[in-house]
Amino acid sequence: MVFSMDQVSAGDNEADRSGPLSAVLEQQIEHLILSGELGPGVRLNEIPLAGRFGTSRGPLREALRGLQARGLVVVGANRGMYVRAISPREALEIYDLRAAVFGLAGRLLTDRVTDAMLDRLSGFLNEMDRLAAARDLEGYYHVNLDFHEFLVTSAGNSLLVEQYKSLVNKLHLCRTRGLVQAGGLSVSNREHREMVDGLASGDRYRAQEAFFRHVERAKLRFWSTVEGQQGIIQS
Amino acid sequence: MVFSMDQVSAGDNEADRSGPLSAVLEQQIEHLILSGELGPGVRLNEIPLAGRFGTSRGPLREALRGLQARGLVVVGANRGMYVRAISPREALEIYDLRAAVFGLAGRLLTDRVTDAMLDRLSGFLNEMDRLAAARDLEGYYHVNLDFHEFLVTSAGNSLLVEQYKSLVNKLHLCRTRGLVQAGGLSVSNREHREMVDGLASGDRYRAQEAFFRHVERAKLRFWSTVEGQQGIIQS
DNA sequence: CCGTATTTGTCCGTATGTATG
DNA sequence: ACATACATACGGACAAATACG
Repeated sequence: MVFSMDQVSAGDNEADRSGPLSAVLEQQIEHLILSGELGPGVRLNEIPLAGRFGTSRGPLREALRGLQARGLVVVGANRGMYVRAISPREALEIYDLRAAVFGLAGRLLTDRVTDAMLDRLSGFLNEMDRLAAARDLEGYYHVNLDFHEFLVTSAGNSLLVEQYKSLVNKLHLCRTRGLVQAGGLSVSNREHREMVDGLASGDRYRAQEAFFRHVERAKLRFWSTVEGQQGIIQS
Repeated sequence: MVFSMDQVSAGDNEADRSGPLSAVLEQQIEHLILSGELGPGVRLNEIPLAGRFGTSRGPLREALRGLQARGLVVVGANRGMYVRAISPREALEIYDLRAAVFGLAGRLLTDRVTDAMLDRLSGFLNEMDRLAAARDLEGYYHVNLDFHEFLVTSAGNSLLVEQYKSLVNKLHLCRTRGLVQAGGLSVSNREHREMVDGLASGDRYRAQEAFFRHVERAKLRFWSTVEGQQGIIQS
């Protein structure tokens, strides 16, 4: 008997349908990590953590193993588990992977893009232009997220979506202060226009390259802020 | 308590006391899966499996959660865990991701390639030409693996290596018979030359595209064999 | 449709080794 | 070197869901 069971990805909130408790814990802890409530480097003590969720250590350990395999938690032999802390050097590697995956989204999207999608993308661009002019960092940030999410999910490759989100999540484990500055908004949106223009041109390579370079330039902006903060980076 | 020490079951129990037992189990089971000993779709019963390795269910479940997060095992709620079976459709998605990651390797490699590396790569090419002419499928297969591994590891991005291997592993979970045919060897090696030429040219985009298209063409070859085997593929 | 057996999911108690003070 | 704390792992137990007859 073949099976194509889809995952438990059902709602991620509350005391919902108790699927495997370990899966619920995994999502809860992931949320705690990504929300910053459990910052990078924080030690994850089993007993208090299990008590916090009202479970025993068994399911908790299973959940942490899952997070470990997904790169959000690291373990030291007999030394416990910690929220992964990503160095700026590792962040650069992640940016490169993200650029490649995002570039693939552009390449794939070129062959499936419709006029309706191009209209919607234009809407995103205009909205972001407006917010950038108004210096509304918060608003720009969210529309920017929606814009990227729309692009990635429209590429028609579910594995791509998964990998992209995983890379973005890992990037959040590198603590740097103030990644966005108002000056960068208009620059960023110009890159967005190049991406959409690439899609509209129907040239896969041009679209792929526009998508790739958008992330690559984000990497450079990230690196410049890191250089500004610390004089020397330890590998 | 009749059971004391009976098992050195039909397996390879190294006195490998390295690290958490769950990690050891994870690697062992991964090896069993990738070697085909546990084929796609096989059910993983906890009790017999734990007995096979002489451990309790705890560490075994942790190991399986890790494999689940890495995509080699799927779990149905209260229905047990199975070795993941990848459909041809999913395999296509994986090929696209692999192309993007491999293309990134080419792009990164262009800026770090040395004359010594180019010489070594030429050696690979000549060796594969020789084996292709001799119709030595087995030999070509292994040198081909070394060639790709050398390229990926030389790109200087450890995350890239990890992701690439993960994608290749997942591809092994799609059961198809006879992926390689003698006729494809010379074709494949012509693509390899284009890749190396791209690196030697110093043009990142050319190298990236050569790397990308090499995997893309492998995807097409894979798809044609799948089409040949089954008439129609259900979505 | 119902009863039973198997298996998963979970919890608890405990033993052992290792790291830390 | 000693003692404490903790991670790791074992074994047993039970509830709940599932599969099977």
